[in-house]
Amino acid sequence: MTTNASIQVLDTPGEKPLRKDAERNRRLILDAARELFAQRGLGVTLNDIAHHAGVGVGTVYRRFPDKTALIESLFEESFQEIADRLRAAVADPDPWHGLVTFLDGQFETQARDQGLKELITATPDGIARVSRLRDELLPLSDQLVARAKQSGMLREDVDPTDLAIVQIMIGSVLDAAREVEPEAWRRYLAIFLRGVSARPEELPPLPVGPIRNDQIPRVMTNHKLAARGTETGSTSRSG
Amino acid sequence: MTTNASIQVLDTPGEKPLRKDAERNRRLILDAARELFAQRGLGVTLNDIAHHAGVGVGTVYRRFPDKTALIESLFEESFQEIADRLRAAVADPDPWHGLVTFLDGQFETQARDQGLKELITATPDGIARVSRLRDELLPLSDQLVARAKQSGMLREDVDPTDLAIVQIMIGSVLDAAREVEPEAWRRYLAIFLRGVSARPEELPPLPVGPIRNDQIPRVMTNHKLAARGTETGSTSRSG
DNA sequence: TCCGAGTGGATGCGTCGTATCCGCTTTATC
DNA sequence: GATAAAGCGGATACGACGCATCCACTCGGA
Repeated sequence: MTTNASIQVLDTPGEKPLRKDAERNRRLILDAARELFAQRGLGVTLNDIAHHAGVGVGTVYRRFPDKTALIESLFEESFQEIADRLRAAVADPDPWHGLVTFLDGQFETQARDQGLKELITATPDGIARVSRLRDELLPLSDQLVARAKQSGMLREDVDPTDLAIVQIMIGSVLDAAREVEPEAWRRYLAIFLRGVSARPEELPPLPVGPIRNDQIPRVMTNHKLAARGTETGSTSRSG
Repeated sequence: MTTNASIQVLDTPGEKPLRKDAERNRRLILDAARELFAQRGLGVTLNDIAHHAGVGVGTVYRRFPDKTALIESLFEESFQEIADRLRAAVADPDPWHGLVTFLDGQFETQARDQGLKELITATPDGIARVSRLRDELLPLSDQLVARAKQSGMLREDVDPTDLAIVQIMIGSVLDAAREVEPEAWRRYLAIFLRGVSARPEELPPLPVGPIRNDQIPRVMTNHKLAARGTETGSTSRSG
């Protein structure tokens, strides 16, 4: 049967043959969304995305019922990457190295993709898939931690949930320092690793220097951007 | 010039004798504001505050030109506390103990007062006084760090700015875990301290256990609350 | 050529927070 | 107790912002 047989549209289960221009626009939208989510986080509006894709808002809504749908279809892949990275870490012959590599990769990804970072550390509203996946990964991180302890490099008092919390901690640094010193998170991850290592003296020196004194105000101000309801300003009425 | 030149602190203006009921209301507003800011952060609206104080919004605006003014007049005192705590830490005969005590007190305060936490870690818009005070404190934290290094308990690669960043990191944990495990921050502060200590083996064990596995989702969801623009939901129009 | 799938973006709707306005109440004073 | 001014309250305007729709149109494909 040589039916249409075209390459099935990425996500869609081969139901509807999309018109040529429609398919092209769908791609444009997906690309624009990926880029904007990565750059500015999940807060971007569908209007932003439409405009950036060079299409009208209506076109976006025609394809995706709402932002959630768009997000879900976009990040499926990214989550697979994370799962893969975690599996690789568990399989690493050197458990400590596996752990460190996992965290490193994790934050490199989060540094690159703001939207993904938000999905990982913030579990926006309804996105069920995210929490489901997290549940799926928990047993793996249990293993990762257990193996690292066994190797004697990780302290006994460390818990797998600490790996979740460290994502919040380092994630916040990442956000705050993003524009000033995008690599700063490495320093604080290293400090954390020292703090959980049973043999900190064997660890390499801190990979990056401290944030410069005069940049602290900017870091703090940027941090604000991630805080909600902190606005103190006025709306400036007429006149 | 020797014009009156009184102290002009917002709280005690030697200018206008406020009418009895007005003065009482001013107090009510200040009290309500203090409480709400502490509980829910700087995001509370002046309407909230007015209502909570049992007065009308108009009354609030009559006394305070805008939210910023209210905030500034409220937190003056809190900032003095912080400065005092830092000075005490620098004066501590045991520099490491001083450092630890300072951080501990710092986060205990932040745990208690959400609004203050936001002021410290987020520098909202215009509040000049905040950044001015931070500049004032920086030299002190330089000393704090220098002395701790000298004592041999703090690693040489630690920088005073790391004390600012740790506030962001621990602050984010504090926020995320506030409702689930309000003391969790102590654990992560302890890990951080191990990471910067030259003799981690001399430190006490982690003060609190890990966050329970099944609470992680809630922690993550709460963390969301502090994130801006993460909303994915709909506005649900008429049906 | 023709027609329906596809388009775009102006627009309606909802929400939220700030700040004002003005008829009414309370206080201070005589 | 009378009276003016200070003070009050809260409904409401105003602006912003984001979501989602609607509909006159364009364009792809048979």
